[in-house]
Amino acid sequence: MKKIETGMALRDIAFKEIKKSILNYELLPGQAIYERELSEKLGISRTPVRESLSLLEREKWIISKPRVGTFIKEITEEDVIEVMEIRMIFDRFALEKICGTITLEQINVLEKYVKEQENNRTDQQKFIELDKEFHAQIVSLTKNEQIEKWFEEIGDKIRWFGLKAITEKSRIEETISEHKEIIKALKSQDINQLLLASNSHVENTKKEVINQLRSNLNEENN
Amino acid sequence: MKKIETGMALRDIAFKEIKKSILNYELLPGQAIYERELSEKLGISRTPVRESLSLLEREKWIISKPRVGTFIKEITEEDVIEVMEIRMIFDRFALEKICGTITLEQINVLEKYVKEQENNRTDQQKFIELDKEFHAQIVSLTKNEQIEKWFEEIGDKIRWFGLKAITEKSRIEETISEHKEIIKALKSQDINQLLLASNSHVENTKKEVINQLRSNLNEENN
DNA sequence: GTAAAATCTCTGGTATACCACATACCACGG
DNA sequence: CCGTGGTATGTGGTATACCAGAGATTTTAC
Repeated sequence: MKKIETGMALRDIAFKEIKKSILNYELLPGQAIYERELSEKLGISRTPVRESLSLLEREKWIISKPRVGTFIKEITEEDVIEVMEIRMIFDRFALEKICGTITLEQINVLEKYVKEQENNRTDQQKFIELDKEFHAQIVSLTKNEQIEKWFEEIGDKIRWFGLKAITEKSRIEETISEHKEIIKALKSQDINQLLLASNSHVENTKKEVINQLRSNLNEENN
Repeated sequence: MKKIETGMALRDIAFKEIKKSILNYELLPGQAIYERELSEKLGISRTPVRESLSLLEREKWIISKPRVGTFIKEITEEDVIEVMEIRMIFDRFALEKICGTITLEQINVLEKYVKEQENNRTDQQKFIELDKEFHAQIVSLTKNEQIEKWFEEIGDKIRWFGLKAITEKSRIEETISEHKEIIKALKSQDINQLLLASNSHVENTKKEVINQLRSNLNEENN
């Protein structure tokens, strides 16, 4: 039995739940989902479920084929490249914007995230969550709500793409040290070093996710 | 009587129509809109209309207050600044990405847009449309569909914000010459000049829109 | 006369019944 | 045996009836 969040529209509950299922790979890429089934499972009628599906389709988590079915989006290499490109743009924008103005207090917050990551080297789920928050924190300093919102969308996508990519020991240590590089550059307000650090961080993540994606595809074909 | 586009879901028709009404200022910022009224006016039942409203709310064209009403979003200076900031990011990204690789043929397409603008100095609506397409064309060359999509969203917002800002003769001539600057820099593949041209173009547009917004606000208060 | 309380009316929120079409299957004819 | 067309079934698409809460209005108690 689940506590129903009061005051929250059923549409938004459905949205959250379905998205969570996708992120957790309870609903698998390519799988068909059916409105009636979802309604029943969630205990919500089709109307709000449909509304949530409209939104999920807009964010490209699912694809609807009229009168055939709705399908969880498949992850393609092109998607990963697109998303990583966007992430790089937003990261870079944020870092450039805050480089000269970030306060020590704000840097401390970032350091706290990295420390937490160091304490959660083995908890993959938690580690990725912290990674997302680290970058979200940086973006939030830009005070651009629209970008913050889009960045969160992107962040969830990356989490989705890369859930299994980060398991490898090496990538965990790399992530930590790359985050430290970014913090270091922020402290010294060295914009060039900052952009370099950010670039290689995203570039490395991208490579790892794509590698993971490819090996998954190979497994499927065997 | 209006021709119904066959094969298009009513949800999407409603979305398009309502958005158009907002963009045309048939529905005014701050105004309340009611689902039943919209349904009746569009000849569509509430269900697909509601679905379209979900999407419009996500794109921040409207704001829904549960059990009170739905309202056309008011335009604030913060919104304009945010949107212009995003536009600058995307523009810059696109120009950097294509600067070295753009073909003469692609540049010709851009020049065609500018020529058309010169021929439509007096048709404000058309002029703005061409402006949007000019920039959309540049962004489309990046082959990043997500950014293309978001850029279109942003483009509509700018059109909405600035519909009246561009009427002034000076801004029309400036826009044309700024576009020519961008083309010139693209031709010589001079990235620095390109970014300068892009920056000042967006910066100038922003100033004009904000000025217009302020004078509108003043009018309302009188 | 005033303030509090009941109610009335409008809204968006939700559930449900029905519709049109895409698809798969099966019967029938060649 | 194969192909073709009808038909059954299940999907998303749509319309509609009902619900609950917010806010204005009226009533009522003092």
